[in-house]
Amino acid sequence: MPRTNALDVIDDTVVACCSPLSESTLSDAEARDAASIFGALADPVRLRMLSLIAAEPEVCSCALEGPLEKSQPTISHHTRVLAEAGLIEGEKRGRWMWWHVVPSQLNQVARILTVTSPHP
Amino acid sequence: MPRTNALDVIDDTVVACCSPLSESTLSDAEARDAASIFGALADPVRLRMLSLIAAEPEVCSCALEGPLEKSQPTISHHTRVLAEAGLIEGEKRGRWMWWHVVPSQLNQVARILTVTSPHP
DNA sequence: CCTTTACATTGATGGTTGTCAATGTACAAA
DNA sequence: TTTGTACATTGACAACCATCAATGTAAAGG
Repeated sequence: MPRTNALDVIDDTVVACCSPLSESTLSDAEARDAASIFGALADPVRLRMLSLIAAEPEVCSCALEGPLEKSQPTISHHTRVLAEAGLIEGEKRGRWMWWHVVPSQLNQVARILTVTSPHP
Repeated sequence: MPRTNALDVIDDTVVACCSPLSESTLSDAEARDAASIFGALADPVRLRMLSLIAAEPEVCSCALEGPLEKSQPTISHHTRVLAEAGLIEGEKRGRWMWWHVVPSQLNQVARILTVTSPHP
């Protein structure tokens, strides 16, 4: 049975899954996948966007332009990056796109940063 | 008494400190500081480097060039980025630079990703 | 002193990314 | 069908970043 480690790719979506940083050395592929998720988090506009979405059950794209003070194409770009990282999911209802966070993905990403055994 | 939120800057070092994403909307400054830390994590070489350092009590810079297959200036660049993000700390002893992870910082960064109340 | 070793810094280069104007698409109301 | 709205896509530009060769610095051994 193959070891599953740090990150898997399921259905074309990158999904963080397992081992903390210190548990075993990250492979090239694992590191690339994890880095792309952290890359999605490495932008102030996307962090505030994620914060806005996490504060409600669902948020419409149209409700993000105002607080974030960015153009509509820029908002669309950032929601796409967060969604491709598996951090949010969206559903189109009528003319509106409704976004919600994916808590399991956030928790799994957080888990990567866990340091199991503090060294003396 | 000033609210302390998500991130503080202490002694010229950015230090994540408090509130999870969904607790309150991130300010511009908080988002910028947090994004810079995630930026340090958004590189596969740095993630593998962090993983190597976290696996031991201390690791010499000279022990990183081999596994990471990068030039010495590149290794030096990446250790600097991780250190400026507060994720590792270094000490020079003799000719060698010894690095160790900062578990508290890793945990605080992980805490930012925490989603407190899962929405229905 | 001189040489060697471990690491930092500089400068240059190619690749990536955030931003927005312009345009395209899909849906709903009139 | 025509108009308006919400969002996606494209294309272009500027800013940023990873990488390494060359060079600098500092410490240890001779």
